[in-house]
Amino acid sequence: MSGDHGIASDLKRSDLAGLTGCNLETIRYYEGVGLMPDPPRSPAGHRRYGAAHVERLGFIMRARELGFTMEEIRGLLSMVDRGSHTCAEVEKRGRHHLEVVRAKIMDLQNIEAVLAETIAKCSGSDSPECPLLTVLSDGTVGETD
Amino acid sequence: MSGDHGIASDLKRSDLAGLTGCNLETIRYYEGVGLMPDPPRSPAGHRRYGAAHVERLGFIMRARELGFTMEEIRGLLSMVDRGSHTCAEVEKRGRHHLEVVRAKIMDLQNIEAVLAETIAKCSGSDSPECPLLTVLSDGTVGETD
DNA sequence: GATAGGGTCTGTAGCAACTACAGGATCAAG
DNA sequence: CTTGATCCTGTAGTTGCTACAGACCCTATC
Repeated sequence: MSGDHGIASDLKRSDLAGLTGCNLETIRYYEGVGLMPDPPRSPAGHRRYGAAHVERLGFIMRARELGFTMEEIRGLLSMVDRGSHTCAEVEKRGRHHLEVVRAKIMDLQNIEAVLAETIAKCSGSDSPECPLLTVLSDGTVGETD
Repeated sequence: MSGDHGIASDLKRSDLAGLTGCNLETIRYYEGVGLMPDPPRSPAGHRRYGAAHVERLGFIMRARELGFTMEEIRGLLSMVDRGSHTCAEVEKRGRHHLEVVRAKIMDLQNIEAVLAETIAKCSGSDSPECPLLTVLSDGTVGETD
Protein backbone atom coordinates (compact mmCIF):
# COMPACT_ATOMS: atom_id res chain seq x y z
CA MET A 1 0.00 0.00 0.00
CA SER A 2 2.52 2.58 -1.04
CA GLY A 3 0.39 4.80 -3.22
CA ASP A 4 0.75 3.52 -6.75
CA HIS A 5 0.65 -0.22 -7.06
CA GLY A 6 1.13 -0.66 -10.75
CA ILE A 7 -2.33 0.13 -12.06
CA ALA A 8 -1.18 2.92 -14.31
CA SER A 9 2.13 4.58 -13.81
CA ASP A 10 5.08 5.73 -15.84
CA LEU A 11 2.99 6.19 -18.90
CA LYS A 12 4.29 7.83 -22.04
CA ARG A 13 2.20 10.43 -23.79
CA SER A 14 1.10 7.88 -26.35
CA ASP A 15 0.07 5.53 -23.54
CA LEU A 16 -2.04 8.21 -21.93
CA ALA A 17 -3.57 8.97 -25.29
CA GLY A 18 -4.31 5.31 -25.90
CA LEU A 19 -5.78 4.76 -22.44
CA THR A 20 -8.09 7.75 -22.60
CA GLY A 21 -8.80 7.94 -26.29
CA CYS A 22 -7.50 11.49 -26.29
CA ASN A 23 -5.50 12.81 -29.20
CA LEU A 24 -1.79 12.89 -28.53
CA GLU A 25 -1.38 16.54 -29.39
CA THR A 26 -4.42 17.54 -27.40
CA ILE A 27 -2.70 16.37 -24.23
CA ARG A 28 0.14 18.75 -24.83
CA TYR A 29 -2.38 21.45 -25.62
CA TYR A 30 -4.18 20.90 -22.31
CA GLU A 31 -0.86 21.18 -20.52
CA GLY A 32 -0.09 24.38 -22.35
CA VAL A 33 -3.37 26.02 -21.36
CA GLY A 34 -3.03 24.80 -17.79
CA LEU A 35 -5.85 22.26 -17.62
CA MET A 36 -3.40 19.42 -17.17
CA PRO A 37 -0.40 19.87 -14.89
CA ASP A 38 3.10 19.75 -16.32
CA PRO A 39 4.03 16.10 -15.83
CA PRO A 40 7.33 14.88 -14.44
CA ARG A 41 9.95 14.12 -17.04
CA SER A 42 12.31 11.27 -17.71
CA PRO A 43 16.04 12.14 -17.69
CA ALA A 44 15.81 12.74 -21.42
CA GLY A 45 12.88 15.11 -20.99
CA HIS A 46 10.08 12.74 -21.94
CA ARG A 47 6.74 13.16 -20.16
CA ARG A 48 5.82 10.50 -17.62
CA TYR A 49 2.22 10.19 -16.52
CA GLY A 50 0.55 8.38 -13.64
CA ALA A 51 -2.93 7.38 -12.55
CA ALA A 52 -3.74 10.92 -11.44
CA HIS A 53 -3.16 12.19 -14.96
CA VAL A 54 -5.40 9.51 -16.39
CA GLU A 55 -8.18 10.56 -14.04
CA ARG A 56 -7.79 14.24 -14.68
CA LEU A 57 -7.72 13.83 -18.43
CA GLY A 58 -10.80 11.64 -18.17
CA PHE A 59 -12.54 14.38 -16.23
CA ILE A 60 -11.67 16.94 -18.87
CA MET A 61 -12.78 14.70 -21.71
CA ARG A 62 -16.10 13.85 -20.11
CA ALA A 63 -16.73 17.51 -19.41
CA ARG A 64 -15.94 18.32 -23.04
CA GLU A 65 -18.30 15.57 -24.15
CA LEU A 66 -21.01 17.29 -22.14
CA GLY A 67 -20.22 20.49 -23.98
CA PHE A 68 -18.59 22.42 -21.14
CA THR A 69 -16.21 25.07 -22.40
CA MET A 70 -12.58 25.08 -21.42
CA GLU A 71 -13.22 28.03 -19.12
CA GLU A 72 -16.01 26.18 -17.36
CA ILE A 73 -13.81 23.13 -16.98
CA ARG A 74 -10.99 25.28 -15.73
CA GLY A 75 -13.35 26.67 -13.12
CA LEU A 76 -14.61 23.27 -12.01
CA LEU A 77 -11.12 21.84 -11.81
CA SER A 78 -9.70 24.73 -9.84
CA MET A 79 -12.55 24.46 -7.34
CA VAL A 80 -11.85 20.78 -6.93
CA ASP A 81 -8.10 21.37 -6.80
CA ARG A 82 -8.55 23.86 -4.00
CA GLY A 83 -11.00 21.52 -2.27
CA SER A 84 -13.36 24.48 -2.10
CA HIS A 85 -16.18 22.96 -4.14
CA THR A 86 -19.70 22.43 -2.90
CA CYS A 87 -22.55 20.58 -4.55
CA ALA A 88 -24.51 23.83 -4.57
CA GLU A 89 -21.86 25.65 -6.59
CA VAL A 90 -21.28 22.79 -9.00
CA GLU A 91 -25.01 22.42 -9.50
CA LYS A 92 -25.31 26.15 -10.21
CA ARG A 93 -22.71 25.92 -12.95
CA GLY A 94 -24.25 22.77 -14.29
CA ARG A 95 -27.66 24.42 -14.48
CA HIS A 96 -26.20 27.39 -16.29
CA HIS A 97 -24.59 25.11 -18.81
CA LEU A 98 -27.84 23.20 -19.19
CA GLU A 99 -29.56 26.46 -20.11
CA VAL A 100 -26.94 27.09 -22.77
CA VAL A 101 -27.40 23.60 -24.17
CA ARG A 102 -31.18 24.00 -24.26
CA ALA A 103 -30.84 27.34 -26.04
CA LYS A 104 -28.65 25.72 -28.67
CA ILE A 105 -31.16 22.93 -29.13
CA MET A 106 -33.93 25.44 -29.68
CA ASP A 107 -31.89 27.38 -32.21
CA LEU A 108 -31.18 24.21 -34.12
CA GLN A 109 -34.81 23.10 -33.95
CA ASN A 110 -35.86 26.39 -35.51
CA ILE A 111 -33.33 25.83 -38.27
CA GLU A 112 -34.52 22.29 -38.72
CA ALA A 113 -38.14 23.38 -39.03
CA VAL A 114 -37.38 25.99 -41.68
CA LEU A 115 -35.15 23.64 -43.64
CA ALA A 116 -37.55 20.71 -43.49
CA GLU A 117 -40.56 22.83 -44.40
CA THR A 118 -38.75 24.46 -47.28
CA ILE A 119 -37.18 21.34 -48.69
CA ALA A 120 -40.54 19.60 -48.55
CA LYS A 121 -41.70 22.01 -51.25
CA CYS A 122 -38.80 21.21 -53.57
CA SER A 123 -39.76 19.67 -56.86
CA GLY A 124 -36.47 17.84 -57.20
CA SER A 125 -36.55 18.68 -60.89
CA ASP A 126 -33.95 20.17 -63.18
CA SER A 127 -35.72 23.53 -63.00
CA PRO A 128 -33.72 26.43 -61.57
CA GLU A 129 -36.77 27.42 -59.53
CA CYS A 130 -36.15 26.24 -55.98
CA PRO A 131 -37.99 27.02 -52.75
CA LEU A 132 -34.77 26.81 -50.76
CA LEU A 133 -33.06 29.34 -53.00
CA THR A 134 -36.12 31.55 -52.72
CA VAL A 135 -35.92 31.46 -48.93
CA LEU A 136 -32.24 32.29 -49.04
CA SER A 137 -32.73 35.06 -51.57
CA ASP A 138 -35.83 36.70 -50.12
CA GLY A 139 -36.10 35.53 -46.56
CA THR A 140 -39.66 34.41 -47.31
CA VAL A 141 -40.35 31.41 -45.13
CA GLY A 142 -43.55 29.47 -45.08
CA GLU A 143 -45.43 31.73 -47.47
CA THR A 144 -47.36 29.55 -49.84
CA ASP A 145 -48.54 32.31 -52.18
CA MET B 1 -35.36 53.28 -66.59
CA SER B 2 -31.66 52.99 -66.82
CA GLY B 3 -31.01 50.05 -64.52
CA ASP B 4 -30.65 51.42 -61.05
CA HIS B 5 -33.30 53.94 -60.13
CA GLY B 6 -32.19 54.94 -56.69
CA ILE B 7 -33.42 52.03 -54.58
CA ALA B 8 -30.02 51.24 -53.22
CA SER B 9 -26.93 52.38 -54.98
CA ASP B 10 -23.62 53.99 -54.21
CA LEU B 11 -23.64 52.64 -50.70
CA LYS B 12 -20.67 52.92 -48.39
CA ARG B 13 -19.58 49.93 -46.43
CA SER B 14 -21.26 51.29 -43.33
CA ASP B 15 -24.48 51.74 -45.32
CA LEU B 16 -24.40 48.15 -46.47
CA ALA B 17 -23.74 47.06 -42.92
CA GLY B 18 -26.64 49.14 -41.64
CA LEU B 19 -29.05 47.94 -44.33
CA THR B 20 -28.30 44.26 -43.82
CA GLY B 21 -27.44 44.19 -40.14
CA CYS B 22 -24.09 42.67 -41.01
CA ASN B 23 -21.00 43.67 -39.13
CA LEU B 24 -18.82 46.13 -40.99
CA GLU B 25 -15.69 44.03 -40.78
CA THR B 26 -17.51 40.89 -41.76
CA ILE B 27 -18.29 42.41 -45.15
CA ARG B 28 -14.61 42.88 -45.83
CA TYR B 29 -14.02 39.35 -44.61
CA TYR B 30 -16.59 37.95 -47.05
CA GLU B 31 -14.87 39.83 -49.85
CA GLY B 32 -11.52 38.47 -48.77
CA VAL B 33 -12.71 34.87 -48.85
CA GLY B 34 -14.47 35.40 -52.16
CA LEU B 35 -18.11 35.12 -51.09
CA MET B 36 -18.76 38.74 -51.94
CA PRO B 37 -17.28 40.22 -55.12
CA ASP B 38 -14.74 43.00 -54.91
CA PRO B 39 -16.90 46.10 -55.21
CA PRO B 40 -16.13 49.08 -57.43
CA ARG B 41 -14.21 51.84 -55.75
CA SER B 42 -14.53 55.57 -55.52
CA PRO B 43 -11.56 57.59 -56.87
CA ALA B 44 -10.12 57.58 -53.36
CA GLY B 45 -10.43 53.81 -53.14
CA HIS B 46 -13.56 53.60 -51.00
CA ARG B 47 -15.94 50.70 -51.64
CA ARG B 48 -19.21 51.51 -53.37
CA TYR B 49 -22.03 48.98 -53.20
CA GLY B 50 -25.29 48.61 -55.09
CA ALA B 51 -28.52 46.67 -54.86
CA ALA B 52 -26.86 43.47 -56.08
CA HIS B 53 -24.48 43.55 -53.15
CA VAL B 54 -27.34 44.02 -50.71
CA GLU B 55 -29.06 40.97 -52.15
CA ARG B 56 -25.99 38.81 -52.15
CA LEU B 57 -25.06 39.71 -48.60
CA GLY B 58 -28.63 38.98 -47.56
CA PHE B 59 -28.36 35.55 -49.17
CA ILE B 60 -25.15 34.83 -47.32
CA MET B 61 -26.55 35.99 -44.00
CA ARG B 62 -29.73 33.95 -44.30
CA ALA B 63 -27.71 30.89 -45.24
CA ARG B 64 -25.50 31.44 -42.20
CA GLU B 65 -28.59 31.79 -40.03
CA LEU B 66 -29.69 28.39 -41.27
CA GLY B 67 -26.31 27.02 -40.24
CA PHE B 68 -24.81 26.45 -43.66
CA THR B 69 -21.03 26.51 -43.60
CA MET B 70 -19.07 28.96 -45.68
CA GLU B 71 -18.10 26.15 -48.02
CA GLU B 72 -21.71 25.16 -48.54
CA ILE B 73 -22.66 28.78 -49.20
CA ARG B 74 -19.75 29.12 -51.58
CA GLY B 75 -21.04 26.10 -53.44
CA LEU B 76 -24.61 27.35 -53.63
CA LEU B 77 -23.53 30.79 -54.75
CA SER B 78 -21.19 29.55 -57.43
CA MET B 79 -23.94 27.32 -58.84
CA VAL B 80 -26.28 30.27 -58.97
CA ASP B 81 -23.56 32.52 -60.37
CA ARG B 82 -22.93 30.08 -63.17
CA GLY B 83 -26.67 29.68 -63.70
CA SER B 84 -26.08 25.94 -63.50
CA HIS B 85 -28.29 25.27 -60.49
CA THR B 86 -31.24 22.94 -60.43
CA CYS B 87 -33.80 22.43 -57.72
CA ALA B 88 -32.69 18.80 -57.50
CA GLU B 89 -29.11 19.75 -56.71
CA VAL B 90 -30.03 22.48 -54.25
CA GLU B 91 -32.45 20.14 -52.53
CA LYS B 92 -29.75 17.51 -52.26
CA ARG B 93 -27.43 19.91 -50.51
CA GLY B 94 -30.23 21.16 -48.34
CA ARG B 95 -31.07 17.62 -47.28
CA HIS B 96 -27.48 16.91 -46.46
CA HIS B 97 -27.33 20.00 -44.30
CA LEU B 98 -30.60 19.00 -42.66
CA GLU B 99 -29.02 15.70 -41.69
CA VAL B 100 -26.12 17.51 -40.11
CA VAL B 101 -28.47 19.77 -38.18
CA ARG B 102 -30.48 16.80 -36.96
CA ALA B 103 -27.34 15.02 -35.85
CA LYS B 104 -26.30 18.07 -33.86
CA ILE B 105 -29.71 18.24 -32.24
CA MET B 106 -29.47 14.62 -31.20
CA ASP B 107 -26.00 15.12 -29.75
CA LEU B 108 -27.23 18.06 -27.75
CA GLN B 109 -30.31 16.19 -26.60
CA ASN B 110 -28.12 13.42 -25.27
CA ILE B 111 -26.07 15.97 -23.41
CA GLU B 112 -29.20 17.61 -22.11
CA ALA B 113 -30.56 14.31 -20.83
CA VAL B 114 -27.38 13.43 -18.96
CA LEU B 115 -27.05 16.90 -17.49
CA ALA B 116 -30.67 17.17 -16.44
CA GLU B 117 -30.74 13.69 -14.97
CA THR B 118 -27.52 14.26 -13.06
CA ILE B 119 -28.33 17.70 -11.78
CA ALA B 120 -31.71 16.47 -10.59
CA LYS B 121 -29.83 14.36 -8.05
CA CYS B 122 -27.84 17.27 -6.68
CA SER B 123 -28.49 18.08 -3.05
CA GLY B 124 -27.62 21.73 -3.52
CA SER B 125 -25.90 21.60 -0.17
CA ASP B 126 -22.45 22.74 0.93
CA SER B 127 -21.23 19.17 0.83
CA PRO B 128 -18.39 18.42 -1.56
CA GLU B 129 -20.25 15.29 -2.65
CA CYS B 130 -21.83 16.07 -5.99
CA PRO B 131 -23.47 13.79 -8.56
CA LEU B 132 -22.25 15.96 -11.41
CA LEU B 133 -18.66 15.77 -10.23
CA THR B 134 -19.08 12.03 -9.86
CA VAL B 135 -20.23 11.71 -13.44
CA LEU B 136 -17.31 13.81 -14.63
CA SER B 137 -14.83 11.89 -12.51
CA ASP B 138 -16.05 8.37 -13.14
CA GLY B 139 -18.20 8.46 -16.21
CA THR B 140 -20.96 6.79 -14.21
CA VAL B 141 -24.24 8.05 -15.61
CA GLY B 142 -27.64 7.06 -14.38
CA GLU B 143 -26.41 4.44 -11.94
CA THR B 144 -28.39 4.85 -8.77
CA ASP B 145 -26.52 2.27 -6.67
C1' DG C 1 -8.88 77.96 -46.35
C1' DA C 2 -7.89 75.67 -42.04
C1' DT C 3 -9.15 72.43 -38.87
C1' DA C 4 -11.69 68.99 -36.12
C1' DG C 5 -14.20 64.91 -36.06
C1' DG C 6 -15.69 61.24 -38.17
C1' DG C 7 -15.39 57.39 -41.58
C1' DT C 8 -12.56 54.59 -44.49
C1' DC C 9 -8.39 52.08 -45.93
C1' DT C 10 -4.91 48.23 -45.19
C1' DG C 11 -2.77 44.56 -42.67
C1' DT C 12 -2.62 41.93 -38.84
C1' DA C 13 -3.74 39.62 -34.36
C1' DG C 14 -7.08 37.57 -31.51
C1' DC C 15 -11.02 34.22 -30.08
C1' DA C 16 -12.28 28.60 -29.19
C1' DA C 17 -10.39 24.23 -29.16
C1' DC C 18 -7.89 21.86 -31.17
C1' DT C 19 -4.90 19.44 -35.13
C1' DA C 20 -0.92 18.91 -37.89
C1' DC C 21 3.13 19.55 -39.37
C1' DA C 22 8.77 20.35 -39.51
C1' DG C 23 13.07 19.31 -37.87
C1' DG C 24 15.62 17.47 -34.31
C1' DA C 25 16.61 14.21 -30.18
C1' DT C 26 15.97 9.74 -28.16
C1' DC C 27 14.52 5.09 -27.40
C1' DA C 28 13.97 0.05 -28.32
C1' DA C 29 14.73 -3.89 -31.30
C1' DG C 30 17.56 -6.63 -34.08
C1' DC D 1 25.24 -0.08 -34.53
C1' DT D 2 21.76 0.92 -37.26
C1' DT D 3 17.05 1.53 -38.28
C1' DG D 4 12.59 2.98 -37.47
C1' DA D 5 9.30 4.39 -34.17
C1' DT D 6 8.41 7.59 -30.82
C1' DC D 7 9.34 11.74 -28.42
C1' DC D 8 10.54 16.77 -28.11
C1' DT D 9 9.70 21.87 -29.35
C1' DG D 10 7.68 25.55 -31.83
C1' DT D 11 4.67 27.07 -35.06
C1' DA D 12 0.92 27.28 -38.54
C1' DG D 13 -3.47 25.82 -39.98
C1' DT D 14 -8.58 25.22 -39.14
C1' DT D 15 -13.82 28.08 -39.01
C1' DG D 16 -16.05 32.35 -38.98
C1' DC D 17 -15.57 36.03 -37.71
C1' DT D 18 -14.10 40.48 -34.65
C1' DA D 19 -11.06 44.16 -33.31
C1' DC D 20 -7.33 46.88 -33.42
C1' DA D 21 -3.40 50.18 -35.20
C1' DG D 22 -1.89 53.67 -38.06
C1' DA D 23 -2.62 55.96 -42.24
C1' DC D 24 -5.56 58.10 -45.22
C1' DC D 25 -9.87 60.83 -46.68
C1' DC D 26 -14.27 63.41 -46.44
C1' DT D 27 -17.39 66.73 -44.57
C1' DA D 28 -18.84 70.50 -41.81
C1' DT D 29 -17.96 74.49 -39.42
C1' DC D 30 -15.67 78.80 -38.69
